Amino acid sequence: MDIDSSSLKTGTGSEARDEIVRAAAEVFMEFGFAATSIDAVAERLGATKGRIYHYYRSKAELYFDVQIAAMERLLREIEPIARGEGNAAERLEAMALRHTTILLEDLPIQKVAVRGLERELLGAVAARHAKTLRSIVRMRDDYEQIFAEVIDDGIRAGLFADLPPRLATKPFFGAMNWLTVWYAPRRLQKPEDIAEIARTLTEFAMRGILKGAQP
Amino acid sequence: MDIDSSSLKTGTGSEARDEIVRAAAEVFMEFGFAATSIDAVAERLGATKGRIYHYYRSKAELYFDVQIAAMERLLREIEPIARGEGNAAERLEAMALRHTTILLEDLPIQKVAVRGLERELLGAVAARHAKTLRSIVRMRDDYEQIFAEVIDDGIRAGLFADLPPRLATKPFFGAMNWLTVWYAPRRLQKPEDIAEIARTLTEFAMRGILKGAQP
DNA sequence: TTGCCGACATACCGATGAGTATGTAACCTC
DNA sequence: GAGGTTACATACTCATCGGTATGTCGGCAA
Repeated sequence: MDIDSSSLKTGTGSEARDEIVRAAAEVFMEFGFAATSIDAVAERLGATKGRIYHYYRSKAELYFDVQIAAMERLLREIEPIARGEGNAAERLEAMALRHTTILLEDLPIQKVAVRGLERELLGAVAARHAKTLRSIVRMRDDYEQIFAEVIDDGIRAGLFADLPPRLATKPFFGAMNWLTVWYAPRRLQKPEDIAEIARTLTEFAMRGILKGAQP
Repeated sequence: MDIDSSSLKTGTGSEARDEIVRAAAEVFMEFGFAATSIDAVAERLGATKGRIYHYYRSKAELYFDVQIAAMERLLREIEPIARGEGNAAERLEAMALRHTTILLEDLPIQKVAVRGLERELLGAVAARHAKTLRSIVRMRDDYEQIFAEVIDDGIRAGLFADLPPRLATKPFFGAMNWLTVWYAPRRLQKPEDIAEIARTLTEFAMRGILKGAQP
């Protein structure tokens, strides 16, 4: 009867759903979940509600799909680096650089994901979407865990400042993810500008966690 | 006829307004501006809409008052430190420690302020509240400027890593302000826990900006 | 004591927007 | 080429919520 009861992009309408997700991400990024109307998303698509509700059963489901798309990309790109070669500091730096670059490149989707599951959702529609919700929270936890493990490696190797790994992860992400708050892409953004921002944030985060050389 | 056309807490009803602001901050923190209903704020107060609309003319005005309360406290406490004694590194560290501590102590109000003027507002009610809006943006800029100047001092004194000051400010705030995303106060939160978090974040941010000793 | 006013509560209105029901044109299949 | 299905658009319903209009009650001044 319908496309797919889950939010997975299986088969039918996969590219149509992708286009909807991208448009939705732009509007969600701009106004947040609550203040975004489905009509507004449809207008950005040059279409009407009908198109969206043909592929998604609710606004929440669409929102979840944005989050999933974001987390899938991050996990897919960062995990191999974490499991790759190099010592903890080298791997962590490569992960951070890739992470910030993805945020900057894929801003709408990533910004929505970084903002996170706004509390309004957890309380409101938690029951109906409990399974999807858990899987998203799971992905976020997994992602943080990847960083936490590398950081833990580095601490035990004596490379990083001696902090509780879980707590050290927070400002590390903070230094990077904060860009979703202050960064506004300019028309004619040059790729090297993005690269410079990514490099600066990565260096800051790495200095924050590396063991100081002053004895 | 009415209390005060501006959002200033002048004279009449000052403490009543304060109580409303605190309750509003809690609900805004939880649900964001758009998803927060005035009825919900009233319920948290154990009152009805009537009480709120007696002191505030709109939901936006109430929201602005939360932001103003937050920025006033930050400016009031941090500026003296910036203008105090000590070299740039010492002053910046004291500022950061105070900043994070205030965020943790005053979480609801500060979290709303850190989240910032959500874009939905700027577009929607910008015209009616243009003056208030400008003054809030002004306070935020001033606050960031205080940090930027100390950071600039430190860079020129050769204490800090050689970065564009405006760009260096971003991850510095990021490492600290990110706590508003991940930190959830626990029942029976001990003051020393707050102090440890504040110290850890401050140390991270300072290491991030201090010139590395490795030649 | 009377009359006014501040401090709310209650009752109501109108707009917005999520979700649904229904139409409909193209396309695919046999 | 008839019947079904996909991919939408259109039209409508209904609940929520911001804001307002009005009522009420206690205190305070004359």
